[in-house]
Amino acid sequence: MQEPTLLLLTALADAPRHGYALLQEIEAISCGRVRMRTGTLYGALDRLLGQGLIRVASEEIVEGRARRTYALADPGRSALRAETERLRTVVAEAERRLSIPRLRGAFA
Amino acid sequence: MQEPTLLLLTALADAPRHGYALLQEIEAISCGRVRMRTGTLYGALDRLLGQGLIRVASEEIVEGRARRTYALADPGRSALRAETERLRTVVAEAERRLSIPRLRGAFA
DNA sequence: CGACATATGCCGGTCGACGGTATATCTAGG
DNA sequence: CCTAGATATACCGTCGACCGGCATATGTCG
Repeated sequence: MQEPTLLLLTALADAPRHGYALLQEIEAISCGRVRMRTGTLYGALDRLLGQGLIRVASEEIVEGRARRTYALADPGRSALRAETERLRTVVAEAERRLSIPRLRGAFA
Repeated sequence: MQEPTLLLLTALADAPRHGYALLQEIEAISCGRVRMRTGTLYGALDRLLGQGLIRVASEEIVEGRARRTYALADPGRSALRAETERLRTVVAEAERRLSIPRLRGAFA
């Protein structure tokens, strides 16, 4: 799973949201660092729907515009949980190694 | 940065290693879950060399075989530090949201 | 002698992300 | 009235990273 996907699932973890709201939510989660393009967003949304990780929560017409709201499906919730656990392990290991004074001399 | 790259930089964070040793180290870091293919490894190694994130620490002939040892370069160390920090933030946010009882009724 | 571990490296395919673009409505400003 | 900007959805071509498979070479163990 890549970061845009991780960010998307995270943005849906507490409440269902529609496309445009997801773009803003992701910008907030990443502290303004990630501005996802609509191409990335709707492509990922289609893919995640196909994989069953998310589902369409509602489709309404708001002020003449279609608004589709997406929600995290149970498999998506499990996938997000598994992914965060895996990442936490790797991140902890990386930080542990970064804090160790690296070997010198014979090698480097 | 994708996971194979993250794993590679992590595997080089405490000591320089050669290609085959990296495959084993990555398997260890991921608790046996990730068995990186040599195609992924050497492709990534070339790319990371080109990006200056790693460097060749030594090139020797060991028992008739060439053995190239790679080390984490300073930009790679910074990149790894930045990446782990970013990931830690996102993971924390994802876990926080996963622990919140999600909204129901009006939305879902 | 054959199988296996060690060890490096190339190549083609695939998949996800990216940037750009098109479309449509509502609101605010000039 | 017209334009600019925010809201909102969607397609498309490209590109880069990863993947599986393959080739190569040597030392060791049975």
